[in-house]
Amino acid sequence: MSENSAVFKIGELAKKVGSTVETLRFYETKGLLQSHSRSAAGYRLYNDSHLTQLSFILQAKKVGFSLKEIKYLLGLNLAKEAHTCEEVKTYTGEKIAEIDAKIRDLQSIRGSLHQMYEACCGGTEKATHCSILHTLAASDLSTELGARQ
Amino acid sequence: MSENSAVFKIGELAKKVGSTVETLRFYETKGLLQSHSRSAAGYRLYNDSHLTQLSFILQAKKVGFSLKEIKYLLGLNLAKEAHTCEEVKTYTGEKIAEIDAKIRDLQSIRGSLHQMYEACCGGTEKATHCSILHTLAASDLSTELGARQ
DNA sequence: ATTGACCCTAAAGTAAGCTATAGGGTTTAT
DNA sequence: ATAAACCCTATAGCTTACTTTAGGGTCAAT
Ligand SMILES: [Zn+2]
Ligand SMILES: [Zn+2]
Ligand SMILES: [Zn+2]
Ligand SMILES: [Zn+2]
Repeated sequence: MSENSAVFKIGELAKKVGSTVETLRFYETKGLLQSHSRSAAGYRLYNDSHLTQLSFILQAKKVGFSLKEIKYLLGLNLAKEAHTCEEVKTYTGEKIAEIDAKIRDLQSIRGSLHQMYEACCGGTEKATHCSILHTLAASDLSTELGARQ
Repeated sequence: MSENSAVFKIGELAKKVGSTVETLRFYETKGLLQSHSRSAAGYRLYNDSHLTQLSFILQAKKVGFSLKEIKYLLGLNLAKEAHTCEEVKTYTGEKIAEIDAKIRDLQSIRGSLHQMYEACCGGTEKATHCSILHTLAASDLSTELGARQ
C-alpha cells in the first residue's frame, strides 16, 4: 500500500544502519535478527520491521547491553504468552537500576578527571610537573617502575 | 618509618581489592601492575602504592576504559619527560568527552526504559497486552533511539 | 615430618563479538 | 556474454580480558 512495504537485501539493510553484512549474518546465527523470507536465489529479504528491530539492537548494544540481554528483551516480545507483566516490569526495573549504577560510576570518574583537567596548565613544556600525572601517580611507584626500564 | 610501609603478597593484595591472584598476575603480563621486588622465595611483594595504582586500574576499568587505555594513562606517568602538559590535558579532555557521550547515551535509553516501566501495570496476567513489549516492538522507540546516531 | 594454604611459571582454554577466508552461485550493466 | 558487484554456506581466526590446568616450590602449624 505505502512505500513502507519496501523489501531489501542484506547489503542494503547493513548500509541503512551503518553495519556490515557479516555482522547481520552473525546476529542471525545468534537469533537476534531473523529474516523469514528468501528470494528465489536464496537471498535474505528484509523489511522495515527488521530495520526497526535492528536499530533497537544496535542502540541497546551501544549503551552496554550484551547480545544475550538484547535477545532476552526481544524474546519477551516473541513469546508474550509465556510471560507476565510482572516479569517484564521486573526485568526492566533491573536494567534501569543497572543503567543508573553505570551512570553514577561514569559521573564519579568524570568528576575526578574533570578536576584533574581543570588543574592542569596545558602548556607545551615537559610534563614532569603535570598535576594530572601527579594525581594519577601512586606515590613512589613510578620511580620504582622507571628504574626497571 | 610509618606503618604505611606495609608489604604484602599477591593474595593479600587481591583480597584487599576484591580481585583474584590470577587477574593481578595477568595485569602484570600486560604491564599494568608491576611488582618491583620479590621475596627470597620469589614471591611478588607489594606496598600501598601498588594498592593505589590497582584501585585506579579497577575503577577505570569499571567505567569502561580498556586495559590498553589504562596502560596509556599510567604510561604517561612513567615517561613524563617525553610528554607535555598540553598532550596530557588533551588526552584527558578526550576521555571526558567520551564519558559525556556515554552518559548521554545511557540517559537516553534510561529515559525510554523508564517511560515503559511506568506505563506497565506489572500484574501477574499474560504479557500479551504488556505496554513494554508493545513499545519495544513499535517503530516509535527504535526511531527515537536510532535518531541519535 | 607432614599437611594445608600459600606462592611460582608456562601454556592452554573460555566467552563475547565480531572479521576474514574459501569456494561458489546470482544479478546487473555494458 | 562477461565482468563487477552482489549474495550464499561453512569454517577459521582475531581481540579483549580473563580463567584454568599442570607441575612444582614455600611456609606455618601440628
Ligand atoms: Zn603544566
Ligand atoms: Zn599538566
Ligand atoms: Zn499489564
Ligand atoms: Zn506490562
